[in-house]
This record gives sequence, C-alpha cells and structure tokens, in this order.
Amino acid sequence: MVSERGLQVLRAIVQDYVDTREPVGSKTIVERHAFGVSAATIRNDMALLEDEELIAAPHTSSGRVPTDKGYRVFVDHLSELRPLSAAQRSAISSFLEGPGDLDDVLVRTVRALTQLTGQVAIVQYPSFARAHVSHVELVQLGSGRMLVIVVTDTGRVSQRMTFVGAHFDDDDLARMRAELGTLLVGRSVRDGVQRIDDHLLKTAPAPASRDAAIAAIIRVVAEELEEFRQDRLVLAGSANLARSEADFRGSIYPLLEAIEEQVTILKLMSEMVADEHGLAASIGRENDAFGLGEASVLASDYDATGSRARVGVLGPTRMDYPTNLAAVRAVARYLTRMLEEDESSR
Amino acid sequence: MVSERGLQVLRAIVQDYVDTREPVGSKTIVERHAFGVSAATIRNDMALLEDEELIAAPHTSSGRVPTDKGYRVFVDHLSELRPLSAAQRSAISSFLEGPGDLDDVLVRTVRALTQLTGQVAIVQYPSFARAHVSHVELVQLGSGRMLVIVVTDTGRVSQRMTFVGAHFDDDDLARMRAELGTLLVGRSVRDGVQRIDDHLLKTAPAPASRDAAIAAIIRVVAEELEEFRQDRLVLAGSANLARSEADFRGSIYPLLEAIEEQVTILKLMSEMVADEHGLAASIGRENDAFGLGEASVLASDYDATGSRARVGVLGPTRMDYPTNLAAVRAVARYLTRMLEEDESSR
DNA sequence: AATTGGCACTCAAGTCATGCGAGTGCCAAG
DNA sequence: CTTGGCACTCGCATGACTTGAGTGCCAATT
Repeated sequence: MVSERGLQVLRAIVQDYVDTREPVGSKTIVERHAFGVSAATIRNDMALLEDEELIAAPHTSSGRVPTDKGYRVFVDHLSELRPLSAAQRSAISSFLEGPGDLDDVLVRTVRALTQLTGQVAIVQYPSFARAHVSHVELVQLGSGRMLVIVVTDTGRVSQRMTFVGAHFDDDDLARMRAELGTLLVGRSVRDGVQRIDDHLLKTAPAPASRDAAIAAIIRVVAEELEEFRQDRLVLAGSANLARSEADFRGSIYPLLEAIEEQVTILKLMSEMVADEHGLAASIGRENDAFGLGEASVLASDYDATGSRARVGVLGPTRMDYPTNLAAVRAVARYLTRMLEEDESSR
Repeated sequence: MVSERGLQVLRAIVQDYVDTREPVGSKTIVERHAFGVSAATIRNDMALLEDEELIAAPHTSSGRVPTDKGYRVFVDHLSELRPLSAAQRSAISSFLEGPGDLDDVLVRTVRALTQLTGQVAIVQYPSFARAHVSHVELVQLGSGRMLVIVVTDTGRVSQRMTFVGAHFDDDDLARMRAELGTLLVGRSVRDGVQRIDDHLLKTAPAPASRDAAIAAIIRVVAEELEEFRQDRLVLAGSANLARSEADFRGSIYPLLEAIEEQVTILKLMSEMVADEHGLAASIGRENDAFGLGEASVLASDYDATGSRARVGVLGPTRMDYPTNLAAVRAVARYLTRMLEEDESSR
C-alpha cells in the first residue's frame, strides 16, 4: 500500500514531469517541493511507488516517469479541481456568449475549449433519438425534385432532396403531408422510424403507381430520421497535436486518423464511465483498444434539452490533468447553462 | 542555359530523391538510369544545374537535392502525364459511382483522391454566386420559430431557423412568400442580396410592427444567400501529413492549422493560375506568403453546373508530382463527368 | 567541343575510448 | 522511520580516428 506521503511524491513527480518532460529524481523533488524530508526518504517512497508500478525508470539510475497507472492514481486522487482563473472564465464567456443556433454554440464551445487547454477539443452532438418530430414539410421544386424537411422539437432541422418521377398537384401534396403528419408528428425519432417501417409493410403499393412514388418519399423521410439518430462530433484544435508530437512515440498518425474518422472517438467517448460529478478520464493504455494507447481523453457530461452528451479533450498521456479537467468541467457547465437559457427563451 | 541532357539529369535527380529521400550523387544516377555516359559527365551537368540553382548540395561533397526552383522546372517540363493504371481507374469509379447529392459526391471525391495520392485531398465547392434562386419557403414552427429555406437551381438547399416575436396567419405567410418570390426567384444569388438591400432601404417599416418582423425574416434570407456566396472546402487525408512528417523541417503544425482554418487554403487554391489544361501547381517557397513554404499544392479545374471550381492535393514539396498530377487530373475529369450526368438526368 | 578516367580533397557519419554526473540502492547510525 | 554517506550504474557528451560517398578539376581521348 502507498502511504499518504507516497501520494504526495507521486503528485510531485507527475507535476514536474508534465512540466519539464524530464525524468524527475529525488533531489529535484525536495528542491522544487517543500517536503520536510531529505532526498533519501523520498527515494524510499519512490522505491515503493515503483513496486506498485506507479512510476518507472527509463533506464537504471535515472529519474522516474509516471506510468499510465500512475497517472490514473494521480487523477483519481485529485480531491478538488482548482477553479479557473478570472481570465479563463472571461475567455469562456466571450467565446460562448452571443446568439446562434445549436451548431454555432457547439462550434464556439470547441474553440473555447481548445483555446483553454491547448489540446484537441471534442463535443458530442446531443442525441436526437429521443427528440420528437414537430414538423414534416414537403416542397416541390420542379423538374421532378422534391425537398423533404424534418424538424424536431429540439430545434434540429434536416433537409434532403430527392428525385421523384412524377409531378404532384396540391391535393396530392396535402394528402402526403397529412399522412406523414399523423404518422410522425409528436412521436420520438426512434418511434418514427419504426412506424414508417410498419406503415410501408402494411400498404405495399402497386409498383410504378402514384402510391409507389409516395412510398419512396416516405422512405426518404425515414432515412433522414435515421440520420438524426446518428451521433456526430464537432472537433477543433487538431493542429495542437503537432506541438505535442514528441509525446507520441510512434507518430501522431493514429490520432489524426481517429479525428478524421470520428467514429472511433465517438465510441471511446461514449464508453467512458463518468464519476458522480459527470467527469470521466481515460488514460493512455486504457485506450489501447481504440488504437490510441498513447493518448488520454477527458470528458464531462453536459445537459442539452432532453438528452445528455459529452464534451472533452484529447491529448497526449503526458498532459496537465488538473487544468484540463477543470477547463472541461467549466466549459460543460457553461454549455449546459447556455442551452438551458436557449430553451427557456423559446 | 541547361542542355537537353541537363534536364534528363534533373529529372533523374528529382525522381530518385523523391524515391529515396537521399541526396543523389552522380554515380547513383548512372547506375539507376540508362544514360550512355560516365559519372564524370553527369558531374559536369550537375555543376551547371547547380549554377542555375535547380539543385543544391546539403553540404560540400554530398549528393544533390532538387531546389524548389528545380521542382518547378521539373513539373513545367513534364511533357505528358502517365495515364493512370487500370487499377487506379477502377478505384476512382468505384469510389465515385453511385447516387447522392452534391455533398456526397464531393466527399467521395476527396476520399478517392487521398486514396490515390496518399496526400491531403481538397475540393472546392462550386461557387453558387451565379446560381439562381428557384424557391424560397417559409415554415412556421410554433413557439415563435420560423424556418427559412432557400433553394437554387443548382440543387443546393440551405435552411436556417430564426426566432420571430410574432405568430403569422396563413395570409401573412402567403404574402411574405409572394414578396420574397417576386424579389428573388429567377435572380442570381449575387443579385438577390443586392435586391434585398434595396428593398429594405426603400420600405423602412415602423419599429415593432408586423412589417418589422417581416423585414427581420427577409434579412435572414439575405444572410443565407450570403452564405451561398461563401466558398467552402471539403478535405480528407490530413492524417497523411503525419507520415510525411520528416519532409517538414519545422513541423506539420502550420499545415494542420491551415487545414483547420480552411480560409488560407481556399485563398491559395483560388490564386493559383492554371495552364491551358486547367492544371496548376504551386511549389514550396511559392507558398511562403501563406505560411506553407514547405508544401506544394496541385490543382485542377473542374466544371460544375454553371461554375468552375478546383480539386487538388496538398503535400510536402518532396512529392511525386507526375503521379499526383495525373491523379488530380483524372479525378477532376471524373468529377466533371459525374456532375454533368447528374445535371442532364434532372 | 564533349567525354572520360584518374586522383586529390572534403566532410558527414560511424566507431571507440574516456570522463562526467545525475541518480539510485543500500546500510548503518540517529 | 529518517538520514547521511558511499559505492555503483548508466546515459550522455566529448574528442580522436576512420571510413566512404561524393565532388571538383585536369589532362588525355574521341
């Protein structure tokens, strides 16, 4: 078991190493941190920490470096996060204040977070699976094109154009609108897809008939609803990876790839388990399964209208956890508040 | 002046250097390329090339490396591009074939191009400034929200939600639609903005009146039209930069930043001048003004309905110009064809 | 005039030996 | 449990030396 002072020593090692990127030795610790003991004592503690595999020596008789496990213990024992400085707070609000729809707000959020942390910032779109369809609109555009628009009560709008062989008169359109309306309005996105499937099965129309064209349009609506269910990310600051390049032994290739793919990061962020404050961290090798074994992800839940999602940062394992966690938490809180205000002003 | 064989030598040096990343010496050249002369002769030619600053020696008595000017002469003297292999052609078509709207096609295009070249692929959205507005639609959503939709004849759709203080009845809506219709439909996007401005000046409404709300909505339409005029990019393959990291002496930071900003690259691509085949190259220091002095950009024009835009790649100065130029040209041609088919099938 | 073989010269990079010093591990005393 | 002392370990920097790829130039050849 590790003593209380042992933890202090671990803390000191993590801090110094994050600061300097140099393996840190017992002498450095007593110099930079006001332990009331001698270097030899620290050395004893370090030997214990090494037994626990919380720190490791790159080569015999050199300073120590935190292991992934060491970082883990370090963040688990962060009793409280230092609150942000006034400058940082005002930076957040100057980034986030101002009008704008959901997209705007999320983009500004990642910008703020990447600014604060110097890392890659990520925000998950709130899930719309539980949002309710509030409006379905069909607009005929001429030359056989039809614009299909779906709106949810959370304010998300999606539109898609499709080619239909036929021209519909106003009565047809009204009928289709009504049909889609009864089928979907007030239902959740999740249910909507189900109901469309059922409906299409029940009413198999004669091929090449007008009803077949209608069925095709309905199918497009279903596709769009599917898209609502898909999760999406907004990212910013990937250039920062180039600056912390030295911390990635291999190369930053897997990181950049994951950022471009998005799906890996999406999965990773979804699977992280948050503590009671909604904060979560996944450190180094814990991300091996995602090919991101040299990176860490910090995330915080935030509340969007009716659903939760996450905002976080991605960076090298050797990152400033206390500062970054504080920034992530603060931004998540601001974001939640922004979205609430937005909601109540409707 | 550089002799004919001098150019051959330059070609050999560029090829070998791109291949091996090693400075290439006279002996290597006679070994790998079937010049009918001895190494000493090559050396004489190399001395001339060095006088012309087409090649340089990293240090005295070491092989030579092409200068940016050397690369420039090299690509200017590429008489004809090797056509793509059958495998590459089928790769392109398997990527690009299939249905989808403009967004889909462009995304697949960059994917194909990044696949073919191993570089960052870029495609400019066709400019919509000259597209014509074909439809304006207003959809009232309840709780004071209004959805504004603008469609152009090139098939681009944009929508935006705005909060209006008031509720409009059907007559109001019809009037507004009619007003917007006469103002915009059939006009180009460029003209539309102008006409809205004029209109708003002429009919300054009493504040807080219904007409004021209408004016606000019209203003939103103008904003959307503005967005049509903005150029945008689709990018893919930025992870590839990590692989050619060694070619960037500084770091890939400026590259990644430019990719995230987009606006730098947009400007750069727009300013490049194409040759008679619609191909353009900007090499190394030629991009200094954009902070991309260690990178090269290759681009080709393509035709979209009614407007031209560009597709290209971005990579280290030390890249395989012949192959990449051929790939860019081929993809641009496929893309043009795809969009034409699309157009005629409407 | 162009080409060629020969040859001296240069310089980066690898190898080896050496010394230094930061840092550990352990022990015996406090 | 802490501490000072001390031997020991290695990584790393330094400097001397060697090697080899490659050039530049010249005189001879075609």
